[in-house]
Amino acid sequence: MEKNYNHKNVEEKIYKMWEDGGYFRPEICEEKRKELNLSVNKETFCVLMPPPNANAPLHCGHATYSIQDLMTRYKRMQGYRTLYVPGTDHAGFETQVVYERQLKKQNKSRFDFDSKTLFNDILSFVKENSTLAINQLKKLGMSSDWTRSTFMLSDQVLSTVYNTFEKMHKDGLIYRDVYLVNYSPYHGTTFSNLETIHIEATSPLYFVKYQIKNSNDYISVATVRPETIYGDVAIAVNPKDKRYTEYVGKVVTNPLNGREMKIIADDYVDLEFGTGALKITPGHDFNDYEIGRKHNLELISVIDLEGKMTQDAKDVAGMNIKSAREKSVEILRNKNALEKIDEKYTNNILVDYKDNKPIEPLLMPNWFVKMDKLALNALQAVKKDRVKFNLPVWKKEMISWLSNIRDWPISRQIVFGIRIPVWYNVDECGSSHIVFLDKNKNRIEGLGKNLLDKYSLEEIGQGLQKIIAGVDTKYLISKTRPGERFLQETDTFDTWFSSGQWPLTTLKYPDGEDFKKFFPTSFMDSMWDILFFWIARMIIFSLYLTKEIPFKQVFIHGRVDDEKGQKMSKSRGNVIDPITYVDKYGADALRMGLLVGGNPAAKTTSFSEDKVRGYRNFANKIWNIARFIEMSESDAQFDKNKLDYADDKQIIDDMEKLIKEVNTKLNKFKFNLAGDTIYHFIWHNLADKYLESIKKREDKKSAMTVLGYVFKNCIKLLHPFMPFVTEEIWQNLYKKDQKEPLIISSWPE
RNA sequence: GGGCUUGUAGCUCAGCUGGUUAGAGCGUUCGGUUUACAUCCGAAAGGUCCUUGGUUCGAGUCCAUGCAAGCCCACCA
Repeated sequence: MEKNYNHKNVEEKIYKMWEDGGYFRPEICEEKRKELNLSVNKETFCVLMPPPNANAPLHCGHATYSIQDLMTRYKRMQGYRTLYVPGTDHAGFETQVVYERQLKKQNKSRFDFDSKTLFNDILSFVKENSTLAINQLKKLGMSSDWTRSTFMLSDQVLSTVYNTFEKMHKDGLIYRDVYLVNYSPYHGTTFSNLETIHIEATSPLYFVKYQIKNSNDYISVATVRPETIYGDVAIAVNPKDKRYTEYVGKVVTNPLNGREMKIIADDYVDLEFGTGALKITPGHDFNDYEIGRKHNLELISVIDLEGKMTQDAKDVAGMNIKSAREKSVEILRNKNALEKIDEKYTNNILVDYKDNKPIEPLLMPNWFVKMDKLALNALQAVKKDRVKFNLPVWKKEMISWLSNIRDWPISRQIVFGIRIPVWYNVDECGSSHIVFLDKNKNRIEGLGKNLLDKYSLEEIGQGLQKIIAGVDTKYLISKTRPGERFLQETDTFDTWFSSGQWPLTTLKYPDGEDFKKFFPTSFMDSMWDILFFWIARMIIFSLYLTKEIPFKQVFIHGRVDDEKGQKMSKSRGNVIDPITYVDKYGADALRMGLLVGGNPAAKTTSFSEDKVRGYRNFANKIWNIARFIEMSESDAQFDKNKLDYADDKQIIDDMEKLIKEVNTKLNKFKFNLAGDTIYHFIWHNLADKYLESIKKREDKKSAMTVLGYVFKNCIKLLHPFMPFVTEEIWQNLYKKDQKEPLIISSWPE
C-alpha cells in the first residue's frame, strides 16, 4: 500500500469491479450472499433516483444523491434485496429553452420548424449528451442498477402515460375548458401557478373616469393596465362603501369603447385601496375572472397569444401591449377621462420563474385534471402517515397544499414533451386556429376551414406547428392516428404529468416483475423545492392507479449553498461543480462533505472546499491505519473471551457502543450524526489513543488482532459514506479471509 | 395578509427524548524529523449558546415575549 491514499488510482477501478461483478443488481447480490452463507433478508428495499436532466452536467444538488446511495448501501449490506433505480428526464421546458438559445445563435427560432422536426432535433441533441449525467453519477459512486435505467421519453413511459390519460378521461377527471391561464407570450406557453412568481415593479397607476349614464357624475377607478379597459365589463364596489351605495345598480359608460357596464357590489373590493372602485376585466385578471363568474359577466379577450391586442381592442388592435397602453392613455387623456396618474406606484407583477418575463393571464382552451378527489386520497394517506416524512414540517406543508389545491392545467404549448394523445377530425374542427409551414417553409396561419380549401391535409400535417381547437371541438383519444382525416393535438403534457408517474414507469407498471417485487418503494429523497411539483403528484398518481402509496418514507434534504451560506447561482458566480472536487479530493471526500460536513436535512446546508479537504484527510487517515495493520503481525483469530488488557476490553466496548449508536442514528436518518460518530471514533479513539497505546506494548500480536477486528467493523460502518476507500482497504487487508467484496459484506448489528 | 424556519467559537455549521468540563472543519498561537499518516501528532487561545422572562433540582435544548435574518404561500386593482 502506498504511503498516501490516492483516489485517482482507486475509484474508477473499484467502480468497474462493482459494476462488472453485478453488485448493483439485487438478483446477483442475493445469489452471491447465499453462496457465501451470508444472511438474505426476504424484504426488498427500493430507492428511485430523481431523474436528472439527460443532457446537462450535474450540479451540487445532485451530489445529495449520496443520501440515496448511502441508504442503498446500508440496506444492501443488511441483506435486503436492494434496488436503486436510475433514469434520466427529458426536462421538456428546460431543454427546449436551452435548445432555443442555441438556435438563436444561428439566427433561427422555433418558428422556423414544424413541430415534428423540431422535436426530433431536440431529441438528438439530448441523446448526444445523455451519457454525461450518467457518467458523472458513476463517478460519485452511485450503486444504482444501470441495466434498469429509464429515459422519460421511452416507449414504456409513453405507454403508461397515455394509458393513465385515457383512464382519467374515462373517469371524468380530464376536461377541456377555456380558462384564464398564465400565458407567457415570450415563451409561447402556459405555466402552472407553481411556475410563476411575483416581482416588484414600478408601474404608473392611472385614475380613469367612468361616466355614469344619465348623470354628470362619474366614478374614478385606479388601474395599472389601461389597455385592458377595452375588456372591462363592470365596475365593482364594496357593498359597505357608503360613498358608492347610491350608484350600485346604475350603469356607466366604458371610456374607450362606449360599452354600457353595470356597477355591481362585491365584498372582494378593498375600501381602502385606490378609489374603492374596481374595474372588472374577467378576460385578463384572475380575481376579476372569479368575480365575473360569480356575477355572470361576459368574458372578453383583448390580448391574443402573441401578446398583441385583438380586434375587440378597436383603436389599438394589433399593437403590442406596451404601445397599446401608451395609446390608450393618450385616448383617455383626449377624452378628458384621465383624472390623474401616480407615477411612483409600486406593485407586484406576475412573471415566469425562468426568465422573469411577464405573464399575461389569457383565456385559452386547455386540458385540465380535476384535482379535488385525487387530492383528497393523497391528503388522507399523508394524514394517516401511510407516507412518512423525515421532518414534521414537510407533512404539514403537504397537508396544507393538498387541502387548497386547484385543478391542474396539464397542457403546455411547447414541442419537446409527450404529445397529448388527442386527435381532431379536420372536418369537424373548421373553427380551429392552425399554424403550419407549407412546402416552401412559409408560415401559414388561419382557421381550419379556410386552410383546407387551399392546402392538402398532408401538407398541413407535415408542416404542422400548432392547433388551437375550440373548447367544444370533438376529439378522439388514441395512441395512434385513428384515421386519414385526423390531426393530433400539438400541446404536450406538463413534464410533471409524466414524472409524477415515475415510480410506476420505472418499475414497469402494471405487469412488470419489478413492479410486483419492489412497489411500493421504500425511500424517496428529494429537495423541498419540488415537494408539490413532484412528491405530491407521485403520491396522487400512485393512489389513483394502484391504491397504493408510491413510497413509505420521504426524506427531504436541503438546498446546498456555498461556504457563506449563499444560494449558488450563475449570476453570483459561486456555483461549485461537484466533479471538480471529485477529481481533486475524491468522491468519498465529496460525499462526506455533504453527508457529514453539514446537516443534509436542514433547509439549507453550506458546502465548501475546506470541508471536502478535511474529509480527504480523513480518507488518508484510515488508509494509514490500514497500512499500520498491514505492516504489523497478528497471530490469532479474534476471540472476545481472550482479552487480557484493559485497553483491549475498553476499545471493544466502545466499538460495540459505536455500532449501536450508528445503527440508531441511521434508522432515524441522522446521517450527519452517524457519520460524525464514526469519524470521531476512528480518528480520536481508535487511532490517537488505542493505536498509540499499543505501540508501547511488548506483545503486540494480540493487540493487532484486536485492532484488526475493530478496524474491520469501522470500515463496514463507513462504507455507505465512503464507499471507494473502504472497499480498497478491504481488498488489501481482508481479502484472504473474506471472499465477498465489502459492498455485499454483512453489516455490523 | 397567512404560514414556516433559523439565530451556538473569527468563518461555515453539529449538538439525539432537558443531565457532568458545549463539539467539528477551516482559521489563529505555541511545541514536535515518535519507525501508519506533515493530508500528521501534542498543547493553547477563543463562546453572557440573540434579548428578557417563565417551567424545572437542573435549560444551548421546553414555553412565552422582543429583536434580527431568511424562506414558502396568497397577492390590492
